[in-house]
Amino acid sequence: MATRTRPTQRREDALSRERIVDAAVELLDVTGEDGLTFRALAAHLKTGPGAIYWHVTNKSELLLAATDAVFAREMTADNAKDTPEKAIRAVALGVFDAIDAHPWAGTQLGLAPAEPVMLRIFERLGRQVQVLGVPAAAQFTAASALLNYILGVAGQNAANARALEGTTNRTDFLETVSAAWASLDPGEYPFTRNVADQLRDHDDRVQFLDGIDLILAGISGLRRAPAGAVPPATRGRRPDA
Amino acid sequence: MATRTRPTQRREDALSRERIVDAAVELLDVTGEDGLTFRALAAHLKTGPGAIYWHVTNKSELLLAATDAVFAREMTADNAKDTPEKAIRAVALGVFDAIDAHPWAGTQLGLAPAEPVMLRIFERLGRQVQVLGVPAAAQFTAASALLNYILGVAGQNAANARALEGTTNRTDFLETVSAAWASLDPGEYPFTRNVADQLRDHDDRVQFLDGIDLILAGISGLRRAPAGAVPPATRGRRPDA
DNA sequence: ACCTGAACACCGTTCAAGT
DNA sequence: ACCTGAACACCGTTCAAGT
Repeated sequence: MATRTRPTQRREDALSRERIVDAAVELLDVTGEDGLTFRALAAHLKTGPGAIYWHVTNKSELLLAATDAVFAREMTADNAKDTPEKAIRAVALGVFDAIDAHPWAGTQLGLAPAEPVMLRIFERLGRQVQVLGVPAAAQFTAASALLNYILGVAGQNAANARALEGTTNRTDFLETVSAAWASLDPGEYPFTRNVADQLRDHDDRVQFLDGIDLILAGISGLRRAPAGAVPPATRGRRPDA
Repeated sequence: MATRTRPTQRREDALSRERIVDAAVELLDVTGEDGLTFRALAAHLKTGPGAIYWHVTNKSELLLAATDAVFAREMTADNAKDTPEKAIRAVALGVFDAIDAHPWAGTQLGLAPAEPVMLRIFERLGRQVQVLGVPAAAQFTAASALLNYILGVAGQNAANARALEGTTNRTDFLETVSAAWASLDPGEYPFTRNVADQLRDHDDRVQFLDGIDLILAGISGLRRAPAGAVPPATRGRRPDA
């Protein structure tokens, strides 16, 4: 990785990929996705826009690097000692909280193809799926299901955060949506109308974890029995000899 | 909705919101997300860019309308006669196929907050969840889990489609990613390395449905027994009197 | 090797002016 | 009421010129 000793003398204000990415994260956090501009970033770093291009290929690479930085920073929990279920919940919550703190990163995560960030999440999930005793052929499916669910929530939370953005507070927002749902056409939206009032005292984080648990319950159905145990299909069947 | 009789004489080339949205969908399909430009759209419609603003508020509204149009068109299946599981799979596949045909719509779907398109999908899923016998308090969670999973896959597929975009064909693409995964650091990515070769002959559509089934399996654990049936916990237990 | 900042080729959006 | 298209205020990106 990066060397620890830096032989060159570094002026404090010297540009570097690292400083650029850090400044980009800051700008994104403060001003939102539209606030990241090469001009604004250059001003922040006290240079011209062209200088940034020496260290970074283009804007989408910069966005990817910023997303990477945020998740690397936020997801350092070591859960080697947890049960696999707990570890999976911890990984999921790590992603959830990172997006809560940096909504723009949620948008990016949902859009990027198999980039390093996502691969890291996939790996952590997959390892625990393996520990859970899911047979090899089904591990990919199980890990993907968890990842895709997490990515879906990520995008949704990012979108909601953008919809909120300074205008109203969370409670008022939920209240508004709940009221809107309650006044939908009963013929076309019976179900949504029905659950409208559940929206009012609704905790995103709890609901997110409930979804994870639902998928975990499904995954446990794939589980092969630990060595020596009686497989469920033969349990209770009478031997006929 | 729209009236069928139009008293005003309509010249064939007259502008209208409908024609604009249709042209936008066409442009998006052909040139991708970056291809939708007010200038290009205006040229396509043989007007100036300003004319479009008379019928449409701004670009994001136009994108939303285009997304709406695509999903409304693609998701008209009536599955009232199916089992709830089948109906849920049909809804999910409808979304999947719509995104396959219009990747840009997948990106939009993942980003938009609770807009009409998503609400329609949520409603369809929720109604079937209800039929499945999930208790009222858990219906929201179950429907949300399904929706978020679908949205996650939507975003991912859209991202992949964008990554492909003309360059290579699907098989080569999967081959490349598979090779990349296989050469990852075994210390850091043991799981991902392990499943690398499963990627080679991997069917997105099948995997998508497998994920749906996984969540459905989890949901069936929430199910309250239909009236009159023996609850699973007591089945096979011997009465002790 | 690294930085500067003017310049290029675009955008979305507005608006006076037309019909 | 609807359309036109020039003009405004931005973008990302490039590149000759500097150190």
